[in-house]
Amino acid sequence: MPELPEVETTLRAVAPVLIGRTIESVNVLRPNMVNNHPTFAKTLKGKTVLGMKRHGKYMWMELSGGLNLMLHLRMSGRLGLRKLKDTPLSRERIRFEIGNDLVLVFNDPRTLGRLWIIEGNDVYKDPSMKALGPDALTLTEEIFLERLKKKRGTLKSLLLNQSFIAGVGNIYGDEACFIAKIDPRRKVIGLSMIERKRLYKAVIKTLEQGIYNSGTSFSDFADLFGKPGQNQHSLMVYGRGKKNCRVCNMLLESTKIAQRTTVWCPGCQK
DNA sequence: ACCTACCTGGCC
DNA sequence: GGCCAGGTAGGT
Repeated sequence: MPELPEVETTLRAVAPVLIGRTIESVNVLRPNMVNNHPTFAKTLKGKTVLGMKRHGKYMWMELSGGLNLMLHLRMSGRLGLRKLKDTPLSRERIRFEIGNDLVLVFNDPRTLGRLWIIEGNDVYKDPSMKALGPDALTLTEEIFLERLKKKRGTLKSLLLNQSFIAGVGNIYGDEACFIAKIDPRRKVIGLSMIERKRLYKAVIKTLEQGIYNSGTSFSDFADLFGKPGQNQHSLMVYGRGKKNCRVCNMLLESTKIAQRTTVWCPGCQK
């Protein structure tokens, strides 16, 4: 589930809690979700969280000792804050004891989420970080247009490509195309300058709205304390295939693009 | 530009 | 039982 708005929502909630705290112990319940198990837990023990950052859908803790702990929620991961005495939730995969009886929990039904340690101060030397395009939220129109000029292929595929811009996924990609009034099946090369500028504004607007609504919650996403986001109520096309368009009432169409279900309105999007 | 694998769980 | 799901990586 988590795309940029959900990761940002998570980060805004968790950063103030974590910064300044020390990781007292780490319990890895799913070894395949971390790198270098079993030294992972040992390396983190006793490290203090100095800061937290995000780029696209990746977030990380800057730790004392010149380490960074990267977190990627992938499809169904989320963070939770629990008390030591609370009964563990059924899908807790990694637990961090952070003092004052508090436990930071990485909860992930599908276990596709990943946590890994990067040594040194530069997280961008990491292969997956190195491959990322600019963060979609802080992207200027000038840079967006410049990067778009060099690309070809199908619009929806490009929006999903994290090396183009980082942070857009299947939900916000479809929503951005709707807001821009552009058919997601279009070839990038055929987009007019007016459409390109509309697309830029639509991407930013869609992501900002997602953050404003504390993310989109279908089944898994929730904030630190289990409260779901509200953006699912504002979606125009995602998850609405064969339903009526909220603007023109035509039936929404859907197909697969880049192996992902894509929904659009044949009336509103040209 | 495809395809598959990684996993679990909900829904039909 | 089969299909679907917010993502990424690795292969051809």
